[in-house]
Order: sequence, then C-alpha cells, then structure tokens
Amino acid sequence: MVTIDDVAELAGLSKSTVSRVINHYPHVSPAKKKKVYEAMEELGYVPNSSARSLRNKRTRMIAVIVPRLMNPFFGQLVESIEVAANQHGFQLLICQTMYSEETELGHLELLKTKQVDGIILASLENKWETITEYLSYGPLIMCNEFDVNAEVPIVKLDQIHGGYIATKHLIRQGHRRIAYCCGGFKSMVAHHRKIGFNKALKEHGLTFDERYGFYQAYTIENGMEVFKQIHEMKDPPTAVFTGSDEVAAGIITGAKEYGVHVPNELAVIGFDNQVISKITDPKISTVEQPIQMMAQKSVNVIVEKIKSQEQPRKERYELPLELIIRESTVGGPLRAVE
Amino acid sequence: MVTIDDVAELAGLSKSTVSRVINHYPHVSPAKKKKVYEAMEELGYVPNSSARSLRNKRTRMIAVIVPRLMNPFFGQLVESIEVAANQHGFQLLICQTMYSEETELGHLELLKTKQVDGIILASLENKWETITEYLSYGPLIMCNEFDVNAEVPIVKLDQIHGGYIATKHLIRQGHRRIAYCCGGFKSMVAHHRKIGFNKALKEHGLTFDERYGFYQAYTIENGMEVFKQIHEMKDPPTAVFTGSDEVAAGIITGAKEYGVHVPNELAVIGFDNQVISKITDPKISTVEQPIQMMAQKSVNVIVEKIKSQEQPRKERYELPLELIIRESTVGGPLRAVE
DNA sequence: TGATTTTTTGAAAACGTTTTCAATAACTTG
DNA sequence: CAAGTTATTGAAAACGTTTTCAAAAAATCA
Repeated sequence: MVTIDDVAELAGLSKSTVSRVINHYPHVSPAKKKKVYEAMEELGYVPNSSARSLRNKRTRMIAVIVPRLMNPFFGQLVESIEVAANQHGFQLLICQTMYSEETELGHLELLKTKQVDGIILASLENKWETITEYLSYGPLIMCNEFDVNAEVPIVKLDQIHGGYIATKHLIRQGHRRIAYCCGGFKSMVAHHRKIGFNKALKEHGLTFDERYGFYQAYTIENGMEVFKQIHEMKDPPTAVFTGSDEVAAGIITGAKEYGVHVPNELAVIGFDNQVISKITDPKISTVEQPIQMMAQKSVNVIVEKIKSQEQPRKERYELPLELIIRESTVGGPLRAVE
Repeated sequence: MVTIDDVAELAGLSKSTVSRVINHYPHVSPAKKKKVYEAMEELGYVPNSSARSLRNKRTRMIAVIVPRLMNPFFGQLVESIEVAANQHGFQLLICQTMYSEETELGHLELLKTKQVDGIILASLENKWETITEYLSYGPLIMCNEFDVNAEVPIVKLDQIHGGYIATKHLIRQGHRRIAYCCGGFKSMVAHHRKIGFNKALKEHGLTFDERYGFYQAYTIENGMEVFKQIHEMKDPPTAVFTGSDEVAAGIITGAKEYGVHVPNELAVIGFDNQVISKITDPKISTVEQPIQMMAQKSVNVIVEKIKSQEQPRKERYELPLELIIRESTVGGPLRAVE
C-alpha cells in the first residue's frame, strides 16, 4: 500500500506538506504543490480512509435504518437518501431491521462504535425509551416513522391529514360503511392515519364498526384474504381504506375473482401512489407521499446536525400528502350527497 | 469518548491486556478478565471502529454497486445481500450508479481508499477495461451483470436459457411472429437473453423481423408506448417477449385500452416474477430469477475472497431460471402444434 | 531441586493520517 | 535598513486500536 510517507519521500518533502496539499490548505508554495501532485500521480496515491476517520473523528458515512428494502416505499426512500447523501459527500450504510427489535438495536451500535457520523432512523421496532440510550453517542433523527415525544428532529408526513382526505373522499362518494385495513399495530404512522380516518368519520356523524377493522394487512395476499372476509359479511362495507397500494391491489384482485365490481359494489383506496396503483384494473385511487422530498430533508437535517456538532433537539418537519383520484373509488353505491 | 486506556486504568491493567480480553485471546487469567469486563461495563466502553480498521487493515464493510434501488429487482437483490452480509459480520454500503459511468467509477474508489474490504458489482456502466484498473486495490466480484472475459468471479443467472425457455414457450403456444422488447443496449444480461431468444427461433426455423425489435423499454409507460407501436403495424406480432414484468404490464395495460385481448390477440411474457405479475389482468407469465440465491452466493464468494486474501481469478457461478406460466400467454391465435 | 517450558502481563511500536508547534524564509512597512 | 508581519516548511505528537517483544511468574519435567 502506498502511503503519504511514500509520496513525501518521492516529492522530497515532509508528509505535513503533502497532507496540506491533499486538504487544500493555504500557504503551500506552487512549486512544492506541483511536486506533491506529481508524486501522488506517479504512485497512484489515495489517502487511507480509516486513518483519516481516526484522526478527524468523522467517517463521512451515515446509516439509514429501515424495516426492509423489498417494500417499495422504503426502496424509494433509500434510493433518494443515497443520492442526497452523496451530494453532501457522505456514503450510505444500509441497515434493515427485518422487523426485529434486536436487529434494530444492533444497527444502532454503529453510532457507539463511531462507524457512522449519524443515523437516519426510518423504523421503530423498539420502544422510544430504548432508543434514547443511544442518543448521546451521536446525532440521530427520525424519518417517516416517529414517536411523538422523541427529543430529536423528525422529518415526517402528515399522516393524520392523509387518513383524513382519503376517508373524506370516500364519504363524499356516498359511502357510510367504510372498512379500515392497515398493517401493523406498533407504527405511529398507521396510528395517525387511523386518527385522520376517525376524524373524517366523526365530522360526518358516522361511527366505526369494529368488525370492519383489519390491522394485519401488508401484502397483496393479505388484501385478497381481507376481501374474502369482507365478502362473507352479511352487511359488508361499501368502501375500504387501505394502508398500502399493495393491499388495495389484493382486495381488487380478490373482488375480481368473486365477481364483485370495483368501485360500484366496493370502493377501494390505496396509499403511496406506487406504480402498482396505475396497473390494476380499475386503477387505484391513492394518497401520494412526497418520498423524495422527505429523503432530501432528512439528509439535510442529519448533515447539519453532524456539522454543527450540537446535540440534536426536538424539531418537527411535516410534509403534505396529496389525494390522487383514479378509478377504484369514483362511482359508488350512492351518488354523493355531501 | 471512552477509550481502551480508560478501561485499562479503571481495571488497573495495561491496555494490551484489555485488548486481549476484547479479542478473546487465550492466556488471560480469569481474575483479570473479569476485572476488564467490569470496567468496560461500568464505563460503557465500545471499541472505536476507525482505529480497529486502521490497525487491522480491514473495515468489515462491503459495498454493493447497483443501477438504482427503485427497480424492484435490485431492491430485492440488495435486501438479500444486506441480510447475508450481516450474517457474515459485514456491514453493507450501498452505491447507486443511476446509470452514470462517472458515478460508477466514483464508487469504485471505495476500494482504493480502503473504505470497504470488497465490492459486489451488480452494474456495468463502464467498459470492463476501465474497471480492470481497480482490481489490484482489493477483491471485486460481479453479480448478475457481467462481462464474459472479466478475470474475476461472476455470480450470474443463465440468461441465455431464460430467453430460450420463454421464447420456446411462446412458440409452443403457436406463435410465429414474436416481438422482442427489452431495456438497454450495454447490458450483457439483455444480450444473453436475446441469444436465447434467437436460439429458440432458429430451432423452429423462424427468422426475426427487425421491425419487431424494441430496445429501449424499461418502464410501464415504455410498455404502453411499445404496445401502441405494435398496434399500428399492419402485420403485427402475435406475441411479445419482454425484459421485465413492468414492461409486460405496460403492454397489457395498453392492450386493454385499445380493446386488444391478451393473450388471444397478443400474448405477452414478462421477466422477473415480480409481484406486479400477479396483479395485472391477465396475470403475467414470466421467468423467475433466484435473486436470493444469487445474493447469498455473491456474499459467500466475496467474503471468501476477502478472508483468503488471494487475488480473485476468473470463476463462474451460474444459477438456473424457471418459467412460470400464468394467463398472459396461454391460449393464442393458433393452438400449439409442436 | 534445578532446568525447562508455558502462561501471563506490560511497554512500546505500529497502522496512516492531521495538527500543533516552532523555526526559518520571505515579504512589508516606516 | 531594522523591525515587524506573514508565508512556508518539517518534526513530532496525536487519534485509538492491535501486535510484537521481552520479562516475570507459574507450571511441568527429569
């Protein structure tokens, strides 16, 4: 391995001078600077990053912790985070929890070992109190997922509003019996959507029938299963709010199999505006999430915390969601009377 | 920051001894071992990974270079690679080329700076000769994408066979005018599929009509566009081979819009067996790629190269592809006569 | 028992950088 | 021209580990 000493020797200078050239310090004479560059070129010298990290106490790496990449929402999120991080001169370490508490904690150790300069936490398998213990070891922010009381910056989407506008849209289409179908209990994201859902119901004097609640739906297959359960009810809902386009697609696929017309007999609304929502027949009405914006903001915030060296405090950044109306909800059992 | 010296002092021992305990060396008396553990516990000591990397000349990190994560194929690939890498005690750095040559080269610098112990290259924007220059800086293997002459280990799928079985299936269904629709010129993956495609045609005495060739199709939208072009032909193909389920889905969506029946008027076969292929109506016949297996093998190979320290040489690992027949190809214009 | 081997320990060097400190050289300024 | 700045450079220390080397202690052997 060629080191700075080799460069110094070839250039006939001290390694201090070489280092100054590498780091673009002032006060190096043009002649020597040229010599250093020539020597580096000739030897093909590249500074060793472990040595730099040790000395500088920064690794120029950040980690992002997500449940898993196959979920297209997180795929997109991580894609955008990587690009943004690179623009700031940071490398991105990817950590998946696979929905395991222990794995999540394992990844947080990266902060203790100083392997990364900061962490973007986009999952929350553990209780927030458990995460708290890691905060003193380096900057951590949350992205998308969150705990309301967490004393760190949080970049999130307005999920309450998302649940609200989607449900409101269903109600406007004339629906009164609306099912709620999402994935996960622990997630505050799901919880906030439910709050928005309830808010819309309440505004229109509707009450939620708990038989219409499905809280374990993640995949297309789950969606198909949910449809079957709905289909067997004697007074089934006329519309269903889902927590993801995949689940919505599953419900639509199930409906098709059983000859139930969407949206006329059952309206379905998705969440995420994934490609899949444009492919099904009918196309899925959904709620668009500004994933890229959230990614960029998250990177901006974590990078600022890293540079400023200050202990991150409670900050909130909330981005808007947008209703996208396609075919799976327009035209319902009753034409809308507001 | 609490260092090994702090632990040594509190334990009343030298840092050599502490280091030995940390690294589970033999020849440390149980009494002192206990003292060290107590001191570490009390101080909350965690070894600094930059220092370890510098001293040990290994970072326990590998990088994976892919075009982009939003492509669900790469999302799945990286997901599986991360899990496998973790099992081997490695962290995963994610690098996207976004189809840029320069960005790809930038990522390869990680090997020079010793920021990672090895690289899994699953993209190939540059010419192989360009990549060659990086090989002396550390182990690199290719995964999925490849160059036939590359003197490194390659873990790939049998794309020739994939193109062959898919096309053979279409021919068996009675098709004679078959379009070819894929993404990218540079990719050897696409090239090999075309070889398999041609082989199947040739076996049945068919020749390929270049008007039926589309080489820029990546997305659903591209697929829809391709359908339009096919639709306007005066003697259109009766079947189309596509390089991805997304493109196939786009073609099916386009066909539906124009009232063309799939598969009766146009058979479509996809590639990848992504979720999307189970959602469209009709469901898409496709070729299943053993992504997880490829990921695990890649990690095994790169880890072995890292551990053995030996210069990687030309090795080939080829995994099989499997035809999955669904609805988008069964029943064609002519019932099959072999 | 004395000689030999093995176990246990610590001091110091090493990994490859950056930074501090001090010294010298080269300018300014009056 | 002398005094005071400023620019340029190198030696050495520092970052936090692991490893080498040697010494001391303990165990084994004949």
